Amino acid sequence: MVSVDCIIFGFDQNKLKVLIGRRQMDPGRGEWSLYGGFVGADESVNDAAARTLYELTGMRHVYMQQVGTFGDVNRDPGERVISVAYYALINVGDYDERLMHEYGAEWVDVSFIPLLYSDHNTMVQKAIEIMRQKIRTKPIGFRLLPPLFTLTQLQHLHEAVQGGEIDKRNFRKRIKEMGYIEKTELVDKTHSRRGAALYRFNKKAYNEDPNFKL
Amino acid sequence: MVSVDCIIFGFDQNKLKVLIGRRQMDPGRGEWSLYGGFVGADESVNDAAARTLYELTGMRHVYMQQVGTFGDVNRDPGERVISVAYYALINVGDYDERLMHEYGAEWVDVSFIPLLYSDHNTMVQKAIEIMRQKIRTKPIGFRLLPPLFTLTQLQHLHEAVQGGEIDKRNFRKRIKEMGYIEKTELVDKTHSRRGAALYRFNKKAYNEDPNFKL
DNA sequence: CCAAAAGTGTTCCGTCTACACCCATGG
DNA sequence: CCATGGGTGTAGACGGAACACTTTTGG
Repeated sequence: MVSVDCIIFGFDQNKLKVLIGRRQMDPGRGEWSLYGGFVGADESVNDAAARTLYELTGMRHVYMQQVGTFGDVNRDPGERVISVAYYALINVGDYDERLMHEYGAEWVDVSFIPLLYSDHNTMVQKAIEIMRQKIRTKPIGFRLLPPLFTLTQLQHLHEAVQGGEIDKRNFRKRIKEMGYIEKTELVDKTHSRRGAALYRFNKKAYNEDPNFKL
Repeated sequence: MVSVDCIIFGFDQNKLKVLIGRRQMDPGRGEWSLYGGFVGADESVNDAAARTLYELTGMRHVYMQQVGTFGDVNRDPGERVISVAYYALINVGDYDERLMHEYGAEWVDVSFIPLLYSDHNTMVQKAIEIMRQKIRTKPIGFRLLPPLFTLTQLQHLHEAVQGGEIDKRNFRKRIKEMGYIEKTELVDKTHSRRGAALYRFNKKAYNEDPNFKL
């Protein structure tokens, strides 16, 4: 038996969060748990992860990466299951609240993760580590933000992921060097009187000269 | 069905090499292939990888790390198999030549890897990438060398892994800053008339102050 | 007019890079 | 005595970190 488990990251209230829920089956019914599912006979493991995420969130074409495979004999209290963990990055704004309530899913701050079923805490820790490394050198953070975002939002995101404050001027200097983070004419006035310029990540431009460093 | 496949790295003739062999079963009999095996019902996936490596090389307690899980439905021409790839770092001097011949194993330069069975080329490429990243910041390179080694050997190892030359003086300067790479009184005279000091990696000292950067 | 967030450059320091010559020895 | 690989320091360039004030505008 092979399963997949999803560590779904979101960014909300300037905090990095993970989506967890109460386990709906025995053993471990009612415990906090990641969302997972079994790999079907006719789907790839990657597809199984994408499908599991889709069933929970209704979202497709989400950025997902393998975290690792967890294969201890007794990791699952029930039968023997080998599980492949994936992390996913989603924009919380795209996530249908209805579905969220239907499954009883909840966002929890990565700094305060409760005890989870089986070895799920290990999976989450490893996912955070891997994602934290990757976000420094690959433009994946944008997946956690709306298509248009302010530099302050982007900075808060990186602060939340890395833990620790970032100097605003140094941060913006680095952004400016990355031509594919494009300033738009639009202004966001929801967070300040003055308003902040909205930026956009230009994937095409990035691919022509893929350097990212924050 | 879950299997493991091993990307076994060795360092020989100043080249980074991988151990491959001719596949002994159908389908694909006779093709170049990584060494692998199935995961038993009563062993963890990690243990299965260690066992597979042991069966081939007779070596235990070898450094092994997961590379990733390969789960496409049709990746294996025979039945459906999900495979977890691991890389291993061994000192070629510890490897029993008899066993090597028994299995028909061969070391091939990572720059000239032939076409391998199934998706094994992908696995090897990914393993190289991951290992290359890791060796820059974690003291894993020593696993590819004898317990006592010269700085020239260590430098050639890093050159082989990273591809490209390294300045000798800068390299040695960095080594000096890492107190846990200890000079011994012993001298290796097999590679030069003058003789080169032999060094040793002190794991205990490293753990007390684990910084590594090359 | 003031609170609250947005926006903007320069200096300093530490790190990395480039670079060339003497040493010890066996044959 | 010479060929071969072992061993050593310095100066300049570059990149990262520290740091404070002005701008805009809704209420």
